[in-house]
Amino acid sequence: MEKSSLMTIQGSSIARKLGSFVALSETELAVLEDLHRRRRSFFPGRDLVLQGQSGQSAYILASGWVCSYKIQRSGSRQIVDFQIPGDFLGLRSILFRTADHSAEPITTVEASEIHARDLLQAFGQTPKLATAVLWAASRDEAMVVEHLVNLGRRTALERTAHFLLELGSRLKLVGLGTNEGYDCPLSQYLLADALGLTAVHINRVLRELREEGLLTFKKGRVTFDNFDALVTAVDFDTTYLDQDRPLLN
Amino acid sequence: MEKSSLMTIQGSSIARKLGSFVALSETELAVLEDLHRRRRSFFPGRDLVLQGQSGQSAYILASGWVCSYKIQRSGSRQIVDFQIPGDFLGLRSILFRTADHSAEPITTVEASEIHARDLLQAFGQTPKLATAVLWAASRDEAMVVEHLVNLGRRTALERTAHFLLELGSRLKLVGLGTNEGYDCPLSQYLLADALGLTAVHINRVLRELREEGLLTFKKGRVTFDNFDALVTAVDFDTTYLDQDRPLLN
DNA sequence: ATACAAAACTGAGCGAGAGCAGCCTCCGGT
DNA sequence: ACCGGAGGCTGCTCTCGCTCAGTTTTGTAT
Repeated sequence: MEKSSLMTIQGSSIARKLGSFVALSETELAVLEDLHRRRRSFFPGRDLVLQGQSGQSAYILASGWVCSYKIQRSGSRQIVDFQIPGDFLGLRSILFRTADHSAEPITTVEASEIHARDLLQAFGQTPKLATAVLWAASRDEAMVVEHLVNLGRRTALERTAHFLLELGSRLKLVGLGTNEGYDCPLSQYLLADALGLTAVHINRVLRELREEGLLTFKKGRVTFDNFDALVTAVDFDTTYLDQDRPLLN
Repeated sequence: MEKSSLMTIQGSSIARKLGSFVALSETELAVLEDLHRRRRSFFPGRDLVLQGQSGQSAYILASGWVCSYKIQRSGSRQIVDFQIPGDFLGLRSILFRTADHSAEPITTVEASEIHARDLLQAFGQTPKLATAVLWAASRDEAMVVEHLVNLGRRTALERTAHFLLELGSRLKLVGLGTNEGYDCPLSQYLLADALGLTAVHINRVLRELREEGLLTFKKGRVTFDNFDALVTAVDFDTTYLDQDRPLLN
């Protein structure tokens, strides 16, 4: 029963997310709800989406964490983003013939599987939904862009702090975090692959952040020791996340 | 007359681009054509889109080059992408309340201005167009993702070569380049801001690429001296660009 | 021809982060 | 109670790319 209530909360979470941009009618909500038909569970080690494969599905995450990454022939890996409950995942892999990235569960994951056919048909029925999904995709792109700035123009310390702040903001939106901190199942290896650093160096950076009294990452929990100082220290600007006022009715 | 024929070519270039994913009917093409009403010229130094401003327009580029960038409070700048003829530009700035990035012309630019209202209305008329634009946005995101991998997991040399190869592929698609090379109006400073390096270091990297007999970038022209060696040297994979087979009719 | 600015290029020194090698700690399985 | 493995942590060395401080070249206006 705890699980089913969670599922309801998350089911509405995606609707709330999309609805915050485009006011959705009952018909559209029903279409959206219908997409949630195929609920599935996934476990760490078995990828949800596989780079280079075709005929992949997309998912809407109900619970758990997923990471999307690209792997190179050399073996090195770049994590593009982590998906948290309420997030879309693998949208590009159904629009494109071949998936250009992989996605793997970090924790146990509950997600609704979405087939390309269903989604594209839904767009035909309610164009507003298409606009809403376009908006959601743009928001994702905005996050990738910020991640890009992170890698291109910030030091390891700023980069790490900025990233953990962003995760905090996103988790707050779905009720999984506060300005105090949040539960975070990421290992230092995962963090390293996301931030373009080595795990060894992430470790030192985390130590420094702790010693500076800015934030503590220990035992699966991120604690903001001085939120305001952190925000100014790394020039954190949430504009790209706060795009939540309906534009269109 | 040379100019008007160019405009026709480019006007159809966006239609071809979108049509390659979703087969567009005459009605849809007409709606798309109608978006091209407001043709405008822009010149270097005056931004097309300004970070932090609201009520911005989007554009479809007919000729010239534009760069999209984010600037930080510290003054350092990260170029997210260059737009070339046929590209969309500033889509996020009309979907979001506030533009999260800036865009400035690198050369003289011809572009069609697109208002949020018109685009969203067009979606209502022809949902297929919405799907096509979603696809185009996803392709853009795929490029940003590849750029992210570039910054996170490649050396300065690989990064530079990969980036110039990607530009080449994109220009080839709109008939502005071949596997021999292409005209490229970018300064070493712009390249540096795109690749998260300093102009000084870009200079050394270009010299090395030249000395290795891989590529030459001189006087506004990129020449691939050994295309195949280059492609294998930097593990260049065009999957994320070659998504051009219609999925939906 | 001359003047000037922007872009291209070079050299010397330095530092952030990588690479390597190894130890510690926690936790689940038998 | 013991074992094994994954994740966390540390020290040392080295290198890639930055910084600073120039000079040279190219293009444009006079």
